[in-house]
Amino acid sequence: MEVTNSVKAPKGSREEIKNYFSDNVKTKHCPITDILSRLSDKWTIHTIIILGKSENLRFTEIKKLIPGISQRMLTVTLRTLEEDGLVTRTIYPQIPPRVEYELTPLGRSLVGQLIELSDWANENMVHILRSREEYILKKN
Amino acid sequence: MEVTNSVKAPKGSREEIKNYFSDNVKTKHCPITDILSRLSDKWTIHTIIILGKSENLRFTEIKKLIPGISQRMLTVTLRTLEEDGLVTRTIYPQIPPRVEYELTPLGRSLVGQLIELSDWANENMVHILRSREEYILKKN
DNA sequence: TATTATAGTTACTTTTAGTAACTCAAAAGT
DNA sequence: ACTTTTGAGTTACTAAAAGTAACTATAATA
Repeated sequence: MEVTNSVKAPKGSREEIKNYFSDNVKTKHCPITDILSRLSDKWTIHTIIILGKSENLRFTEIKKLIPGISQRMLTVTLRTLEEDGLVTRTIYPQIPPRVEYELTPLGRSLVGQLIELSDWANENMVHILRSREEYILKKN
Repeated sequence: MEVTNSVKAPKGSREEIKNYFSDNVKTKHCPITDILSRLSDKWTIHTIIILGKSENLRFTEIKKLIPGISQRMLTVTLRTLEEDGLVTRTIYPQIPPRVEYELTPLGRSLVGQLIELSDWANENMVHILRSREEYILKKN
């Protein structure tokens, strides 16, 4: 069995770049792509952040806090978060039903990352928006 | 003109959460959602990271370094990055054409964030994958 | 008996991502 | 002279994902 990946290669070398891709793309399990793709829809990050600001919230409370989200989209979002172990879902068997959502420790550890990225996004959004405008002008 | 957003509210209070959403969701310009949605397709992050590892690269060099990417997808990815001001595109008017891509300072400042998030993703992927398996079992 | 509340589903439409095959213009091979 | 190669794309299409609107269940309440 030949080991070719993750071998130390000179920094910035073509070999080092190739190793990155052997490790990430070719093995077909690139965690960052996987995770970012889960975070980057229209509602997931908002949901994590509001859950991060509270201990626990009920379905309808969350829904009221996210203007514009539909019931289906909130369900889908929360289920995906639960599936990934970022959120717990606790059902109290009452009628009308009562379901509480809460971030897991794993979920809470991600909130920090999201806030950092959020800061970067907020700081640089102006440049990005200006860049997009210039790009449109350049095309015409 | 009434100012209701970004006013200091007690930490963890419902009011604080509402402010977050007034500022981000309702104003219809949430930078983090915007930016993450640009990053989270199948190729963008990889492209940024390999550009981060080099000074500059030609179209075909990048293509060779990302196994499986099609020409169209690489074009789309690079154009979006250019549009957002994360990458510069320099055309040398020759035949056959020669086009070089390079991260801008803005792009380079993002690479750091991506590596941090990448670390988090790598560290926690195991838990997430296990969680997904458990979730499937729970459903059956 | 009709209405409200909570937490969803189901069936559908729109949008986005991705693929495969084609283009252009010059240079080099045969 | 004609065919092939090269680099950097387009075009036209298909598959997949995201999102919407309308419906459901069950008990309590008016």
